[in-house]
Amino acid sequence: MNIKDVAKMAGVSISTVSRVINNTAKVNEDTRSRVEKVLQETNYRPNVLARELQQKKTNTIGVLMAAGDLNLISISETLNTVTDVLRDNGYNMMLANSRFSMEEEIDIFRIFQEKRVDGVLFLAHEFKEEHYNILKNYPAPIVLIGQEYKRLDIPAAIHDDFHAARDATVYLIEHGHERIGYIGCPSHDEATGVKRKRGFEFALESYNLLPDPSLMTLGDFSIQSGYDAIIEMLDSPGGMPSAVFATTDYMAIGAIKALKDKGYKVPEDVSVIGFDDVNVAGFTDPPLTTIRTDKVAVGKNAAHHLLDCIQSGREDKVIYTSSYTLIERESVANKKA
Amino acid sequence: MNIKDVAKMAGVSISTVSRVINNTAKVNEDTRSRVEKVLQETNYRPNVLARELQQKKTNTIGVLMAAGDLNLISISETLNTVTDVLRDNGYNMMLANSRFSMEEEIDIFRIFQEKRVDGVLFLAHEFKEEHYNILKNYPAPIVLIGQEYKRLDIPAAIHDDFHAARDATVYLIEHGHERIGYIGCPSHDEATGVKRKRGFEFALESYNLLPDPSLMTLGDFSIQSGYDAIIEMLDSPGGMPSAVFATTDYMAIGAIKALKDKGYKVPEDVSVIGFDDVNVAGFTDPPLTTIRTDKVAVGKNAAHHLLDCIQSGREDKVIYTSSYTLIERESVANKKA
DNA sequence: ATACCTCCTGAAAAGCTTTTCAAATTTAAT
DNA sequence: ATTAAATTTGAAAAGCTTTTCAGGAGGTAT
Repeated sequence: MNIKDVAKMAGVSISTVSRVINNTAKVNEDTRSRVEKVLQETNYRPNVLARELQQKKTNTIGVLMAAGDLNLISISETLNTVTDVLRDNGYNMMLANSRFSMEEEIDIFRIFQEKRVDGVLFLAHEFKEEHYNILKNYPAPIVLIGQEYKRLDIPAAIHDDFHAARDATVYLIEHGHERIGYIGCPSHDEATGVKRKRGFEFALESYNLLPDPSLMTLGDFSIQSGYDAIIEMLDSPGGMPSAVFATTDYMAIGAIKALKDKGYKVPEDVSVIGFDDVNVAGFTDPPLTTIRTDKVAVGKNAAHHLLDCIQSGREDKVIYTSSYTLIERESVANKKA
Repeated sequence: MNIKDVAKMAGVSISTVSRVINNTAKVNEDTRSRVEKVLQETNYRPNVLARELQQKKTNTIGVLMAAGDLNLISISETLNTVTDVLRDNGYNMMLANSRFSMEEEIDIFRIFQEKRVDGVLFLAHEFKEEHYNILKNYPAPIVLIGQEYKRLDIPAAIHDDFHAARDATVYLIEHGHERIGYIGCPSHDEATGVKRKRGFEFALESYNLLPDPSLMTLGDFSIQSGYDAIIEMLDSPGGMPSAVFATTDYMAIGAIKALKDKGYKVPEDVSVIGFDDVNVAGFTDPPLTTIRTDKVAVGKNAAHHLLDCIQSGREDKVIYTSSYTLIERESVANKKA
């Protein structure tokens, strides 16, 4: 069943059928209703492939995530928002996950291009040389989520990692903590990981404090890595810190478990602050003090900007930075009181 | 840049170019290398839309989730597995989330059909009359994930909800618990929710125990709803239960928090068992005893079966039921000891 | 020398739309 | 009644592939 069949059944030309389907030009009320009747009866669905081929537009956005466990990077909210914005504007979403594999990533970009996706949303993990070439030459607009890529000035919607990390650290310092442990997350180039670290260090410097290298650990987003980080700190020559900044809530949860296992009370002995405000953060024991990032805003900014680029034909190199809030719960003790 | 341009540049016909691109017939070594050179130089990418239009095959699978917060239903692992299987077999994935809206769902099925998706993976929440019509007439194979739909005998990959719930309950009973609270999840038709409930009730009956209606609560997957369920049980005329079966780990986490807030020790005063084995389950306080479901198996079964249906042209009505394991941690006390 | 094969290549059709352009018809205006 | 304008419709092109079919070139066997 194609448009030709419908045309024949309605006794009109295919142009006319096309016109009533897409409401793209005036057609006589009589013929219109006749065509619509056939449309109904046959339950005809236009072949979108042919349309897209003709119009050189697919109304599809490719979303490429470089992520492992989707739960751990708390991307769900952003992704949901993106889906909503796209759908509200008549766009579909083609989702792919590279699982950190460079070959996969190249392949996915190739497929997006072959499928003639109208634009790409890219949740990058790390930028390598191959990315430079791909992104530079990609024939459709791209918007980054969560990371920026200064080398190519690609538009992005990101969190204010530097200031958020700084504020989290200042919060600890203002609560009387001076010896502070750090659990970092993977960092490359100008990635979130290094921004958070700089924010942490900046805060320390502002208060004339020196980071203890034996307290600077690195996690991989997993809960276990937060646990392991604490175990590592156990060996610090200066002893355990009085507070720990985990750059991810899940790592904070791992850290809290490790602290308890090793006989430390949280927050009495060691305070912990997280980052993200995942949905369990309010239900841990103790409830986790953390930075709440505005994941909805990031999703909205990214999706809207991409659609703008597509519709306007211009590619404005904008970086949208979303706000954050420090959520005070009970995992940080006030040593000044 | 299209195949015609490449043909002109290489001094051959488009048929020949097509042949070297797809390696679909013998072509002289000389001409082949000549074409390949042009292919390289121009970085030509075939327009897949045209190909798909021609071949009546899109190599794309539509994945429709009826879900709210993706984190809460712990679908990430299954989704990742599905992605992998599809990619390994040369298929792409078009993802959509209906957010429980019936209109959205109808719309998404329409779009999948218009986009000529080769098959559909459907993570349904609830089946309504509209589903019956859509699913009955859908022109491509569909495989359900997580739910079965007996009315139409659609193939599905599911968890063994009944037996898992029964075993969880038996575990509690065997540990000396007789007064057991239940935190259910939304249930319709033959949904997971009712299966788990039946498993729970079946176990009770087997031991000649009667479920206390004032201890049968209903959650909505959210952590808070697990919390609220415990608050509800506080009013039970028979007093608090000695154990609670939460049909979702996240609800279990909410329940544990509520119990602690109300002064109950877990597991000394009240034991809690969960369902899912989410990634924080091993890091809660106390670590959560729960049912680990095989999410990878479900993803694999569903994806493989769908591809089988597509490739064979047959639509076998198979129900794949995946295994589960009871993970013993520390949230259940043994009252018999 | 003829017939027959194999190998390789190109022309053209098919897949299904949308859109442009021109023609036909109707309506309005003078 | 005639011309101009507006309305409605259809034919055909364009969008880009893949695939079928047929033909030409070269080789081999009889």
